[in-house]
Amino acid sequence: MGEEEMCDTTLGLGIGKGGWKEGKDRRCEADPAVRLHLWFPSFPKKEIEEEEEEEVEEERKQRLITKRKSEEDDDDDNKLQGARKKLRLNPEQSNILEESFRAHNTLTSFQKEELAQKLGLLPRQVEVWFQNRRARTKLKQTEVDCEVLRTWCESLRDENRRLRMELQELRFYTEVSKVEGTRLCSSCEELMSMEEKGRGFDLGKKRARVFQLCN
DNA sequence: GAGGTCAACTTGATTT
DNA sequence: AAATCAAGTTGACCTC
Repeated sequence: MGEEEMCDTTLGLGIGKGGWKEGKDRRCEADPAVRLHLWFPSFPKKEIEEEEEEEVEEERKQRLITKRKSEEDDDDDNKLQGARKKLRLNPEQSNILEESFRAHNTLTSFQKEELAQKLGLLPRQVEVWFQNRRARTKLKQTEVDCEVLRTWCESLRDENRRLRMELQELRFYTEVSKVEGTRLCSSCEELMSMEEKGRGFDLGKKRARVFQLCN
Protein backbone atom coordinates (compact mmCIF):
# COMPACT_ATOMS: atom_id res chain seq x y z
CA MET A 1 0.00 0.00 0.00
CA GLY A 2 1.60 3.27 -1.15
CA GLU A 3 1.80 6.37 1.04
CA GLU A 4 -0.66 8.24 -1.17
CA GLU A 5 -3.32 5.60 -0.63
CA MET A 6 -3.24 6.09 3.12
CA CYS A 7 -5.59 8.61 4.61
CA ASP A 8 -4.97 10.89 7.56
CA THR A 9 -6.40 9.10 10.58
CA THR A 10 -5.54 11.66 13.22
CA LEU A 11 -8.29 13.57 14.98
CA GLY A 12 -7.41 16.96 16.38
CA LEU A 13 -9.18 18.81 19.18
CA GLY A 14 -8.01 22.20 20.32
CA ILE A 15 -8.79 24.63 23.14
CA GLY A 16 -7.71 28.21 22.96
CA LYS A 17 -8.19 31.34 20.86
CA GLY A 18 -9.15 31.04 17.23
CA GLY A 19 -12.21 29.53 15.64
CA TRP A 20 -14.44 29.76 12.61
CA LYS A 21 -13.56 32.72 10.51
CA GLU A 22 -16.53 34.82 9.38
CA GLY A 23 -16.78 36.35 5.94
CA LYS A 24 -15.69 35.07 2.56
CA ASP A 25 -12.93 32.84 3.80
CA ARG A 26 -14.78 30.56 6.15
CA ARG A 27 -12.23 27.87 6.83
CA CYS A 28 -11.34 26.99 10.37
CA GLU A 29 -8.39 29.09 11.39
CA ALA A 30 -8.05 27.88 14.93
CA ASP A 31 -4.67 28.07 16.54
CA PRO A 32 -5.42 26.56 19.95
CA ALA A 33 -3.18 26.74 22.95
CA VAL A 34 -3.98 23.14 23.94
CA ARG A 35 -4.23 20.44 21.33
CA LEU A 36 -5.35 16.80 21.51
CA HIS A 37 -4.47 14.42 18.73
CA LEU A 38 -6.04 10.98 18.45
CA TRP A 39 -4.81 8.37 16.07
CA PHE A 40 -6.86 5.54 14.63
CA PRO A 41 -5.64 2.51 12.70
CA SER A 42 -5.51 3.40 9.05
CA PHE A 43 -7.55 1.97 6.19
CA PRO A 44 -6.95 2.33 2.49
CA LYS A 45 -8.21 5.76 1.40
CA LYS A 46 -10.32 4.28 -1.39
CA GLU A 47 -12.15 1.99 1.02
CA ILE A 48 -12.89 4.87 3.39
CA GLU A 49 -14.13 7.08 0.58
CA GLU A 50 -16.41 4.33 -0.67
CA GLU A 51 -17.77 3.83 2.83
CA GLU A 52 -18.33 7.55 3.25
CA GLU A 53 -20.09 7.77 -0.08
CA GLU A 54 -22.33 4.90 0.89
CA GLU A 55 -23.11 6.58 4.20
CA VAL A 56 -23.95 9.86 2.51
CA GLU A 57 -26.12 8.10 -0.04
CA GLU A 58 -27.88 6.12 2.70
CA GLU A 59 -28.46 9.30 4.70
CA ARG A 60 -29.85 11.02 1.63
CA LYS A 61 -32.22 8.12 0.95
CA GLN A 62 -33.32 8.06 4.58
CA ARG A 63 -34.08 11.78 4.54
CA LEU A 64 -36.08 11.45 1.35
CA ILE A 65 -38.08 8.61 2.89
CA THR A 66 -38.75 10.67 6.03
CA LYS A 67 -39.73 13.63 3.91
CA ARG A 68 -42.14 11.54 1.88
CA LYS A 69 -43.68 10.02 4.98
CA SER A 70 -44.27 13.46 6.39
CA GLU A 71 -46.24 14.50 3.34
CA GLU A 72 -49.93 14.31 4.08
CA ASP A 73 -51.17 13.62 0.62
CA ASP A 74 -49.79 10.36 -0.70
CA ASP A 75 -52.69 9.54 -2.99
CA ASP A 76 -50.87 10.25 -6.20
CA ASP A 77 -47.54 8.75 -5.23
CA ASN A 78 -47.60 6.29 -8.07
CA LYS A 79 -48.20 9.06 -10.55
CA LEU A 80 -45.37 11.16 -9.09
CA GLN A 81 -42.74 8.48 -9.26
CA GLY A 82 -39.82 9.87 -11.19
CA ALA A 83 -41.19 13.40 -10.98
CA ARG A 84 -39.85 16.18 -8.80
CA LYS A 85 -41.91 16.33 -5.63
CA LYS A 86 -42.17 19.68 -3.92
CA LEU A 87 -40.91 19.89 -0.39
CA ARG A 88 -42.88 22.13 1.95
CA LEU A 89 -40.97 23.25 5.00
CA ASN A 90 -43.00 22.93 8.16
CA PRO A 91 -43.68 26.10 10.22
CA GLU A 92 -40.99 25.25 12.74
CA GLN A 93 -38.36 24.83 10.05
CA SER A 94 -39.45 28.08 8.41
CA ASN A 95 -39.28 29.95 11.71
CA ILE A 96 -35.80 28.72 12.49
CA LEU A 97 -34.58 29.58 8.99
CA GLU A 98 -36.17 33.05 9.17
CA GLU A 99 -34.64 33.63 12.57
CA SER A 100 -31.26 32.59 11.27
CA PHE A 101 -31.66 34.79 8.19
CA ARG A 102 -32.44 37.81 10.36
CA ALA A 103 -29.23 37.20 12.30
CA HIS A 104 -27.08 36.83 9.15
CA ASN A 105 -28.29 36.64 5.57
CA THR A 106 -25.32 34.56 4.45
CA LEU A 107 -24.06 31.31 5.94
CA THR A 108 -20.64 29.96 6.71
CA SER A 109 -20.26 26.31 5.80
CA PHE A 110 -20.21 25.51 9.50
CA GLN A 111 -23.48 27.38 10.11
CA LYS A 112 -24.99 25.65 7.10
CA GLU A 113 -24.09 22.21 8.39
CA GLU A 114 -25.28 23.04 11.89
CA LEU A 115 -28.59 24.44 10.69
CA ALA A 116 -29.17 21.51 8.34
CA GLN A 117 -28.62 19.09 11.20
CA LYS A 118 -30.94 21.05 13.46
CA LEU A 119 -33.70 21.10 10.83
CA GLY A 120 -33.21 17.58 9.53
CA LEU A 121 -32.48 18.89 6.06
CA LEU A 122 -29.55 18.58 3.70
CA PRO A 123 -26.97 21.38 3.79
CA ARG A 124 -27.76 21.95 0.11
CA GLN A 125 -31.42 22.57 0.99
CA VAL A 126 -30.43 25.14 3.59
CA GLU A 127 -28.12 26.79 1.08
CA VAL A 128 -30.88 26.92 -1.55
CA TRP A 129 -33.33 28.33 0.99
CA PHE A 130 -30.90 31.17 1.83
CA GLN A 131 -30.27 31.88 -1.85
CA ASN A 132 -33.98 32.08 -2.56
CA ARG A 133 -34.58 34.14 0.57
CA ARG A 134 -31.96 36.69 -0.49
CA ALA A 135 -33.59 36.86 -3.90
CA ARG A 136 -37.00 37.48 -2.30
CA THR A 137 -35.58 40.21 -0.06
CA LYS A 138 -33.97 41.91 -3.01
CA LEU A 139 -37.15 41.76 -5.05
CA LYS A 140 -39.15 43.23 -2.19
CA GLN A 141 -36.61 46.02 -1.73
CA THR A 142 -36.73 46.79 -5.46
CA GLU A 143 -40.50 47.10 -5.23
CA VAL A 144 -40.18 49.51 -2.29
CA ASP A 145 -37.53 51.57 -4.14
CA CYS A 146 -39.77 51.65 -7.19
CA GLU A 147 -42.65 52.99 -5.14
CA VAL A 148 -40.47 55.73 -3.60
CA LEU A 149 -39.26 56.78 -7.06
CA ARG A 150 -42.80 56.77 -8.40
CA THR A 151 -43.97 59.09 -5.57
CA TRP A 152 -40.98 61.36 -6.07
CA CYS A 153 -41.60 61.51 -9.82
CA GLU A 154 -45.24 62.39 -9.17
CA SER A 155 -44.32 65.29 -6.88
CA LEU A 156 -41.76 66.60 -9.39
CA ARG A 157 -44.38 66.47 -12.10
CA ASP A 158 -46.75 68.51 -9.90
CA GLU A 159 -44.04 71.05 -9.17
CA ASN A 160 -43.21 71.32 -12.86
CA ARG A 161 -46.88 71.83 -13.71
CA ARG A 162 -47.18 74.57 -11.07
CA LEU A 163 -44.08 76.41 -12.33
CA ARG A 164 -45.25 76.26 -15.94
CA MET A 165 -48.57 77.81 -14.91
CA GLU A 166 -46.74 80.53 -13.05
CA LEU A 167 -44.56 81.27 -16.05
CA GLN A 168 -47.57 81.43 -18.33
CA GLU A 169 -49.24 83.86 -15.94
CA LEU A 170 -46.18 86.10 -15.87
CA ARG A 171 -45.93 86.16 -19.63
CA PHE A 172 -49.58 87.18 -19.76
CA TYR A 173 -49.03 90.11 -17.40
CA THR A 174 -46.03 91.39 -19.35
CA GLU A 175 -48.02 91.20 -22.60
CA VAL A 176 -50.90 93.14 -20.98
CA SER A 177 -48.53 95.80 -19.76
CA LYS A 178 -47.05 96.19 -23.24
CA VAL A 179 -50.49 96.49 -24.91
CA GLU A 180 -51.69 99.00 -22.35
CA GLY A 181 -48.53 101.03 -22.80
CA THR A 182 -47.45 100.60 -19.24
CA ARG A 183 -43.81 101.36 -18.97
CA LEU A 184 -41.69 98.91 -17.12
CA CYS A 185 -39.53 100.42 -14.48
CA SER A 186 -35.80 99.77 -14.64
CA SER A 187 -35.99 96.95 -12.08
CA CYS A 188 -38.60 95.04 -14.07
CA GLU A 189 -36.74 95.61 -17.32
CA GLU A 190 -33.71 94.19 -15.63
CA LEU A 191 -35.71 91.14 -14.54
CA MET A 192 -37.09 90.68 -18.06
CA SER A 193 -33.66 90.83 -19.56
CA MET A 194 -32.53 88.21 -17.04
CA GLU A 195 -35.28 85.93 -18.30
CA GLU A 196 -34.24 86.50 -21.90
CA LYS A 197 -30.65 85.67 -21.08
CA GLY A 198 -31.92 82.49 -19.48
CA ARG A 199 -30.42 83.17 -16.05
CA GLY A 200 -32.01 81.76 -12.92
CA PHE A 201 -34.41 84.02 -11.05
CA ASP A 202 -37.34 83.85 -8.68
CA LEU A 203 -40.60 83.96 -10.64
CA GLY A 204 -42.72 84.74 -7.60
CA LYS A 205 -40.54 87.71 -6.72
CA LYS A 206 -40.61 88.94 -10.30
CA ARG A 207 -44.38 88.82 -10.51
CA ALA A 208 -44.72 90.67 -7.23
CA ARG A 209 -42.37 93.37 -8.42
CA VAL A 210 -44.14 93.76 -11.79
CA PHE A 211 -47.37 94.28 -9.90
CA GLN A 212 -45.92 96.69 -7.38
CA LEU A 213 -43.77 98.79 -9.65
CA CYS A 214 -45.61 98.85 -12.95
CA ASN A 215 -49.33 98.94 -12.09
C1' DG B 1 -57.57 26.71 -15.68
C1' DA B 2 -54.90 31.03 -14.48
C1' DG B 3 -51.83 32.95 -11.62
C1' DG B 4 -49.00 33.06 -7.43
C1' DT B 5 -45.57 30.94 -4.41
C1' DC B 6 -41.50 28.61 -3.49
C1' DA B 7 -38.03 24.72 -3.52
C1' DA B 8 -34.84 23.19 -6.70
C1' DC B 9 -32.15 23.64 -10.72
C1' DT B 10 -28.96 25.92 -14.37
C1' DT B 11 -25.66 29.09 -15.78
C1' DG B 12 -22.11 32.35 -15.65
C1' DA B 13 -19.20 35.31 -12.79
C1' DT B 14 -16.25 35.87 -8.88
C1' DT B 15 -13.28 34.62 -5.16
C1' DT B 16 -9.93 31.96 -2.77
C1' DA C 1 -10.41 23.58 -9.14
C1' DA C 2 -13.87 24.17 -5.87
C1' DA C 3 -17.06 26.95 -3.44
C1' DT C 4 -20.26 30.51 -3.51
C1' DC C 5 -23.31 33.84 -5.29
C1' DA C 6 -26.88 36.30 -8.26
C1' DA C 7 -30.07 35.94 -11.81
C1' DG C 8 -33.04 33.44 -14.38
C1' DT C 9 -35.88 29.28 -15.05
C1' DT C 10 -38.59 25.11 -14.02
C1' DG C 11 -42.01 22.47 -11.96
C1' DA C 12 -45.03 21.08 -7.99
C1' DC C 13 -48.53 22.70 -5.39
C1' DC C 14 -52.02 25.89 -3.76
C1' DT C 15 -55.84 29.28 -4.05
C1' DC C 16 -59.40 31.55 -6.34
